[in-house]
Amino acid sequence: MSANYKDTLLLPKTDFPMKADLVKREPERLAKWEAAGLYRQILDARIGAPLFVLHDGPPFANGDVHMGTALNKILKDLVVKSRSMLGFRAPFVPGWDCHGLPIEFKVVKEQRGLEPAEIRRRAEAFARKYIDIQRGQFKRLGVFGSWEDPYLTLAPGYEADIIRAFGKLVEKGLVYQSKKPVYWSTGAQTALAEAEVEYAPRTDPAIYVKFRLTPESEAAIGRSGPTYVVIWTTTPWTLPANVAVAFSPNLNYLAFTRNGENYIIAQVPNLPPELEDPLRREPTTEYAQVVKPEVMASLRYKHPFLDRESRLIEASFVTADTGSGLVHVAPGHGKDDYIAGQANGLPVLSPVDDFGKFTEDVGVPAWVGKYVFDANAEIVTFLRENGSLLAEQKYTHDYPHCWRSKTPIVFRAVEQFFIRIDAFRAEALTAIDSVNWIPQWARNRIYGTVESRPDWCISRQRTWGVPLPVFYEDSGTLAGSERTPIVRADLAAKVADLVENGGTNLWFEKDDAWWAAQLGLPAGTSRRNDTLDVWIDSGVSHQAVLMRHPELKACGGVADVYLEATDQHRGWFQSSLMTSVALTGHAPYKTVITHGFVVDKDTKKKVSKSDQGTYKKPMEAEHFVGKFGADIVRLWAASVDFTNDVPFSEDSFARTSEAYRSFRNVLRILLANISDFEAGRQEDRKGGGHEPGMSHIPDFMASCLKNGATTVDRWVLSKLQGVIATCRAAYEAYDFRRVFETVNQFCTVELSALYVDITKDRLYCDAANSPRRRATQSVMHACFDAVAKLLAPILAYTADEAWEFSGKKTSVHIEKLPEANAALRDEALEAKVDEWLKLRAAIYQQAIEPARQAKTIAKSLEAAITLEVADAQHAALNADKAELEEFLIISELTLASGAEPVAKVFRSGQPQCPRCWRQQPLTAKGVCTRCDEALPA
RNA sequence: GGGCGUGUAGCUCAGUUGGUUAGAGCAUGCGCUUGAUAAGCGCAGGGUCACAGGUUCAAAUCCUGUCACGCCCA
Repeated sequence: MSANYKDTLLLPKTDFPMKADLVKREPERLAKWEAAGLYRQILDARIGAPLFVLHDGPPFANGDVHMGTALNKILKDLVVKSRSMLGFRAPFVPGWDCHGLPIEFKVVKEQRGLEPAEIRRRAEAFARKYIDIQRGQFKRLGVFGSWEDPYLTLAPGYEADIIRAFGKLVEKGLVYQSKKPVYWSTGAQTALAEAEVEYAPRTDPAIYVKFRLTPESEAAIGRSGPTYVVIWTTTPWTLPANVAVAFSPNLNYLAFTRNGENYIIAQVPNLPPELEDPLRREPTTEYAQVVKPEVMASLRYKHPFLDRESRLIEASFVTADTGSGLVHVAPGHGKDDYIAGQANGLPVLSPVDDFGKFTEDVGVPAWVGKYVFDANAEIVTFLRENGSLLAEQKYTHDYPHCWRSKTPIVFRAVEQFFIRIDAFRAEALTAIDSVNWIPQWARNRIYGTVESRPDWCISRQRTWGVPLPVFYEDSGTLAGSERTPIVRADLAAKVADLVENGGTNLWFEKDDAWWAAQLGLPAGTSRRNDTLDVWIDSGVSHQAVLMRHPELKACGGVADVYLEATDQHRGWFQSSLMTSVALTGHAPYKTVITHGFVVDKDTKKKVSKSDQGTYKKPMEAEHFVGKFGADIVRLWAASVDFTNDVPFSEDSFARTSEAYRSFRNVLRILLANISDFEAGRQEDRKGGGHEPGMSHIPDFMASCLKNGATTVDRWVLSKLQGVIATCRAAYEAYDFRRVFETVNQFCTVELSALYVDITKDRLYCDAANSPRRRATQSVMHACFDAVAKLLAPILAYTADEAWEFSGKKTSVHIEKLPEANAALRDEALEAKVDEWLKLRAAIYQQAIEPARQAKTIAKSLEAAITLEVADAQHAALNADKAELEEFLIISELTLASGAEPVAKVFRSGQPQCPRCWRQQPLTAKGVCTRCDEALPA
């Protein structure tokens, strides 16, 4: 019999599948979007709307998209999609950073001995290959943008703008030339990057050398006899370039006497026997005295074999681990030395040629032309003979070698070009404070780095990059590196115009004569193959993209948002800021959003590309998209606190899938419960006498609510307004996690556990057109509409799918987010329902659950409840008795007197209606009154 | 070593200006339902708020230090 009644019910009905099958369905939807040109449709729907530009920081075009890159791109997409749905015209022009060492290195490794032009051809092919791969993977993640027309830093137009930017910097007098040490391969006669250096064990002489103080300094120490500072070095060949001795502010320095000579040395472990004994004495004995830091800083000494006087400087890189605690400083031959030299105004000497041989500048004629590593032994002998050598040891250490020629590296100063930061540092700092930094501490971070950063070295001795548009005068026999550079803004502009059409390959394919002729320079003018630092490439995108791209240029070179990982404070955020301030005087962005790195959930260690060798777990976005679907990856990105490190594991996605399921099922049950709503609306219109124009939902909804809404309907509708308001504000604040939490809470608690559960009875059992059924459907319609739209930026595929199943012909992504309707908010009602929820909790805890456990009842609908509450509450509760029974999903509620709410189950005397299962008096048909009316006559 | 950060239940997160037994969703356990069913509902367990000091009548919340982790620099 009951089966017959089941056929009379209005059960939920929808074709929207419960099983998501994202891995299979998402690509189909993606294809559909592409065919329809959805990205273009969205922009077209916002013609005339205010522009919102999120400027894409270009990822490097090598390798697959890993989770860190995926997180970054998804966050950008969340911004773009939500701003679009907030009513902005939000184009997204993706870009790629194409030049640079990693690609060049890879190409050169594959085949050696290639000409620069060929290296560049292969590097471009390599970059383009990965652009295609990454483009496909980004699109698959559901990221919308002009994927068929991205910006590439290798595009001739972009390259031309890089050169133009350089020209403007020259024009403003910000570019200068100076020497700086680089890793230099004497085997390959070329500068190397850190990545091209391999470390291998090598044994060098480690020598202790005494440097005699000047008479004034000896007097300052005040001991009779000559006084020396004792340095330690493993590179004797750098001694000709010595211009200072560094001491540490954290070490204790002693002067002691031995064999009639005084030595200054730090109290350090591991001294050779020759120097050890005296230091074992107490510093207070007559043999030793402490030399205070301020005295140390005042000392001057004579170079051990050159006619030069230098001084002691304080430097934090000096340690006690090795040596004497006094470090010989040669700014032309070491990175630390160079930095210390810059800080102390020391000259940069580097008397070594391309082949690692001493030049005439070495100052000792016998050594000129000697390979420096061969000269080591000779220098040691020389020092021993002139009495400067105190001790000599063999020292085995990991020493950098050229990856290609396997020769030991030398640090060698070569001419480089720099941008003078001090000329606009103050302006840059001011610009920083004009920007909205999210999170706020990012402001301090970039401020600190800009405040203390040294001048920007913008030249590189590389091949895969944009050439430095500098020429050199014809100076007869002078070597290229010694010729006078011609650095002119007008020349850069002309080079840029040539590059605009021909690309920078021209620089590597045409010869000096061609270039001289093109630029009207004297014959004999030459070029070098220096390139610009790749941070200039991406750093001028505000000129090359924001000022030029037809979709973006209305922003005037100032993006609304830059959004990158935290490492970009010293990277793109800063390179963009510095170039923009130097060129235009202002920052290129209004808001900068930083996100953390993806870290392993279990170890909290970071998961990055460079760990690929040791990190065995999968981390390519493709792996997770292929296993869980893009919407799960997107939901994960939206559910974490991206301002911090983002925990990540295969496991996280399994959990995210659970949250996804609850969203999907809620959308599904809402759709299923309103499947006959449109039809009902038609009937209602006919019978209800609405104006013909009142066909849109809010009016219809209003009429339904007026006719049939119960407390719970108004309550959900009120709650929904709060959800909408919270989510809109959260999207505006880029707080996607709050959107996730808010909608999740609403779907699981308010909708699934309460509203949908409570209203099943009326939706399934009432007559199709009963006012309260229609009221509930109109509320569910509003909920579906809002939830689908609010989730659309996050669940790009699923929200669109649900939207389609609701009968819409266009994509949800063209829609605008719903707006909260203040008239539908009812705080008093929310407070009242909160009280009901407390009663509900008490009743379930005290009565229904124990009865279930005791098998007295099965489902709550079988329960009749006696509730003891204070007499004062009886009137109010009695007035709502029918609604409360429905709200509690029970058959009968009886009130009794009591101090605290106490609930008891009792057996109802009423029979169970076989149709709706409530315990109610039955009619002649054998069903309850309501079901009697709902059944067809 | 320096700068900027982070550290609340198994997981992801809330915790307003310091103030009642620290909350939610998911996961887990035990049940119910089989008219959302590769679904749904109920109840329950689970946290010395990284650690150690301090300020206060009162601290997850303020101060100091330690540890761990991240980014950048050295």
